[in-house]
Amino acid sequence: MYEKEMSSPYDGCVLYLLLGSSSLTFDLEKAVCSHGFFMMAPNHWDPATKTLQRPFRLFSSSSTTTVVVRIYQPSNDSSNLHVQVVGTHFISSQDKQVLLAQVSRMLRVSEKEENDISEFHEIHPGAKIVGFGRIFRSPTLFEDIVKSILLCNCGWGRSLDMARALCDVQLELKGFKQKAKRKRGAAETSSLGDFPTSKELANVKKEFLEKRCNLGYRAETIVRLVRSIESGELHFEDDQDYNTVTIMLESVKGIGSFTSSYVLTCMGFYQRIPADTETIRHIKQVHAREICSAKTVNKDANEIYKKYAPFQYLAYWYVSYHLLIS
DNA sequence: TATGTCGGCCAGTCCGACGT
DNA sequence: ACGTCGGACTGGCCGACATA
Repeated sequence: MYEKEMSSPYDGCVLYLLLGSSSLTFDLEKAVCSHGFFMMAPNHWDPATKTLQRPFRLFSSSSTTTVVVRIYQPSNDSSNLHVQVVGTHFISSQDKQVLLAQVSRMLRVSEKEENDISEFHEIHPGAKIVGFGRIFRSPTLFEDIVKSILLCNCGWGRSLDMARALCDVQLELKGFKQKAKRKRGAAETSSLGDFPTSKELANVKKEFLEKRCNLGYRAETIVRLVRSIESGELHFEDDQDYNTVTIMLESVKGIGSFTSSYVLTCMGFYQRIPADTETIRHIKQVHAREICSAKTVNKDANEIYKKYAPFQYLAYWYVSYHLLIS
């Protein structure tokens, strides 16, 4: 990864994320608006300026600092994504790396992702034509896991509310911290908190999350997950293998096959389609399998999309997503 | 406010394959 | 024949939402 810094007198420094081999195909709007997670707090997409804004963490200092970042793709620079750190004029090289790594993760800018997309496009020419294949995700795997839990047993609107409430809680928790010890040169805080880390949630009680964030039974699942991570019992990394992650996720009570499949797609393992009632509708309508039910949905989805292996979910989501936005 | 419905998780049960 | 294992199935649970 390569980045350089340029001072901008009013808006803070601008970092450049070199797109490299992705520059031919990368389209920020498509990369962001490819998955509902882009609507979830603390993400904010401005369709008028085609800019993604959200808080990011800089982990290099002893206590984490949050900065607000605007990501855009100027038409006169196809080689770089512009990453503007609002209100901050100096960022250490270590923090730059941390920040750009998170942006790369969200937008799937990496050699590995690029290779996967090319491979998928070879077996799915339709996706290649419309530039589909880069599925938006979070800056951290933990955020993806928690957001996947928030998708269960409720409508989309409620999932959005719960994510926003968690960000509000993060701001409250951070507020207490900053009153106690304010670091010199700390970046401006945003009015919206960042998505909480497992460390920040470590001492939060289930009852508090339940009531404050209206998480319902999901509060207990998230607390269990956080405790397991913070005690060192579970450890999640992007470079872990499929089986290890599946076993760890499903060992957490409250996380079943749907949620674990969802997390795995975030990690880039697309072979297992997270099957819910929407998938049943999809298979009935699109593939005219009227007998599809909760019992058969996994088998049906596997049969229909196995020709796209190991990118079954991408092929499935290509159809679902285009139905959704049409 | 009461009731019905929805949707994913979970624990118990069933059943077939396999080994002894 | 019997015990074990694992996958499939089932009913209940939880919590929210829509409707009367």
